[in-house]
Amino acid sequence: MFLSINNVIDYKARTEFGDQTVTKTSTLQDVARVAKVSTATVSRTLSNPDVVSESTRRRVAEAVKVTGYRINRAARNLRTRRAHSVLVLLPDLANPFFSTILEGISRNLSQQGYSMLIASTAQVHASGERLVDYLDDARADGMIVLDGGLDPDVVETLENSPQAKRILFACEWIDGTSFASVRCQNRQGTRAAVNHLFDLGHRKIAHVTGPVGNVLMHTRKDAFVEEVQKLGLTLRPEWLIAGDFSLAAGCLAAQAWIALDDRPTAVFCASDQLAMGFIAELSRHEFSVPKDVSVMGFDDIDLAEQFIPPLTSVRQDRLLIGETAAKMLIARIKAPDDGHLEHAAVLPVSLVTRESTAALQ
Amino acid sequence: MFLSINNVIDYKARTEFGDQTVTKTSTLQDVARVAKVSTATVSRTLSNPDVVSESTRRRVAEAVKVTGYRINRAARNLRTRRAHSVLVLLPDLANPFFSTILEGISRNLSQQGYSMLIASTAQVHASGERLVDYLDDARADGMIVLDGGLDPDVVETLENSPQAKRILFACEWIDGTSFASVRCQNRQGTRAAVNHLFDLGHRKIAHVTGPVGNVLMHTRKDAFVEEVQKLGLTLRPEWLIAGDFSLAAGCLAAQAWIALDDRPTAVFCASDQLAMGFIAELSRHEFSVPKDVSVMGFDDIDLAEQFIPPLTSVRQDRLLIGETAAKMLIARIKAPDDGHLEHAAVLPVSLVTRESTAALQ
DNA sequence: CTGAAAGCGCTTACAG
DNA sequence: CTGAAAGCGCTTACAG
Repeated sequence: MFLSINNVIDYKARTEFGDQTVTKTSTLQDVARVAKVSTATVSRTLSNPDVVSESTRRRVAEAVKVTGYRINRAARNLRTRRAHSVLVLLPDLANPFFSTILEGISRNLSQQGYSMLIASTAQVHASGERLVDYLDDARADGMIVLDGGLDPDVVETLENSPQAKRILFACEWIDGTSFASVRCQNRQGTRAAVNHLFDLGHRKIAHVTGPVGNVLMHTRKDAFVEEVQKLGLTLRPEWLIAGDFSLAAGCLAAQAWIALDDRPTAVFCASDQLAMGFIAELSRHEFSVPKDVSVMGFDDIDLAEQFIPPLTSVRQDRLLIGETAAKMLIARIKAPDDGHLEHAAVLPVSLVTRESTAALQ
Repeated sequence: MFLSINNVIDYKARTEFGDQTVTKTSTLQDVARVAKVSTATVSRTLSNPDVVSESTRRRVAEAVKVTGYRINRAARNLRTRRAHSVLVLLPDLANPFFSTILEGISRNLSQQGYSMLIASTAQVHASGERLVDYLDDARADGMIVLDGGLDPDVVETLENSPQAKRILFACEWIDGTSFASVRCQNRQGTRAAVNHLFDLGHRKIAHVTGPVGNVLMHTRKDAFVEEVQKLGLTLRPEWLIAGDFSLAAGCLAAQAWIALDDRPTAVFCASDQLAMGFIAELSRHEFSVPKDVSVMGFDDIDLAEQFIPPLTSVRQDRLLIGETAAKMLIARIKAPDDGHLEHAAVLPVSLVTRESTAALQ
């Protein structure tokens, strides 16, 4: 039987509207009619071809081609009680830090036949919806949360939900909760940073922190203090400069550094954006990096390499974080009661040495 | 009637599993039973409260609270033949240029009760799916495409689809097609850039272009050539330097500029990333911007302001682009045959003057 | 290996 | 203003 593309359109038009040339999407029914089998058989052929006979498979395949059949996902989702999609929750969509993580999540999800839904904490809040509704109303089967700063009552609702096992935190997490999570080696990264500066001869090292209350801020700050003390270095209170991961905070931190009587010769910033803002502001005040002060960041965002000077940083593999998060979450969605599910993954970081840090003169 | 949160759980448990303390999401049926009305009435009360009586409204509201009812979107989507979601297609998820646009799209969509699905061209391709399937299989009601570089056969499939009206291009577009689109004033922005450099006294102006084949690259390049000629300036062929919007291409372009005998005193780059790469590479070769050459970009990404030197650029309002795209698309989804639908929006740009450009010495 | 039938949870003419 | 009933397009025990 020879079938041109015209047959498809002719077929559809005839089936649904007699002579009118209006097309309508074919359904399983249409395929079944053409293949002369039941809809059950078509469904099986499509989702589990091994259980049907070779000849049935051929006829169904042919009928699918003739009718141009595409499965209706809304129908399948209703019947299987699965949305086949995952919600990724960001604190802020406009923050480029997350784009590579999204790429990793999306890659793994689409490979597994899941779609990726995106929302930001602020927007969900503003729309008056509850986060847990995404799970409760069958819009998403699970959730990857990239925001450790959720409101405590939102967190409580999520924890008490029967869906709690389908929620996974990535990058950030919330202490005292039992959600699954993926994160990087924040402590090890921080230690590597401090030791890198120490090895360059620096003995007065400052730290520009993330925002107060942020779990990464505290983890990195605590690790910083610990390591500096372990190395027997002096740490004056004003060498812990409060920031918030942003470029603007980096600028302010630079002003704080400039104002110090006894200036540290090296600064470890809790993010690359902080480090870039810090360096930018210094250069406006005629200070030069690394000549006057060594500065490094955390994350190794794409731009770090192109920055002037190229930025020394602690590299997080954001693609891997995303892929791991998706993989772990889908495993939980598929087998929520499997006792062997991985519950927390801690991914390696690496020190990337560039020109923004140098040996103490 | 006093109702504590415990009633909710008790209710659910009793209804579905007798004495067992297992919760199950309530359905319209459950609400109807509690409110002692039909499911039709519950449905109406929820979606169109004006048509039911005051007392019914109260009883249903009460029953919703008691049962903890959440609508099942898969069921509603199947019944209404609407996915209540929109697919946003990016060329590349890891590109931070798009994050603010996504923020704008998402804001408007969530306000209108739609979810945002995200995919990248490369991934859809890799997964063996067809783009049009997202529309055909009821996963999405429409599509915002941020990639003007789709394969011609993909474009043809989309154009010939009955769903073509539910596809909208943003930022980029494809010449010769009739898809709706949102874009910025690329020509005006380019003209403003050239005139800015001209007004600073520059007479030898180079242009680093985007990638060959890209519609923005050609639009901006053509506008550049036109304006330069209109101003009566010399334009040597080697002053049109081929790039591709990336940092790396900016570095290469800088090397090309350095190698010229007769170096232009100003360079208009087709993107901020190009300009940043250009400046970074120059500084590695001991050239200083704007002293040795004025450099400017296009887009005004967040980092432009923090760059060293702060970058002069043509500002696109990416939030507005996103919001406009979402608004136009949803209008089309809701009334596909309305003859008065806006078909193309061209949004204003503005010149942002910073320190990377200066008067010719 | 295959089919008849039930049902996922909604919405919406239709009738009253 | 309200209800009974049909049906959106699938999947999946169950029976053969």
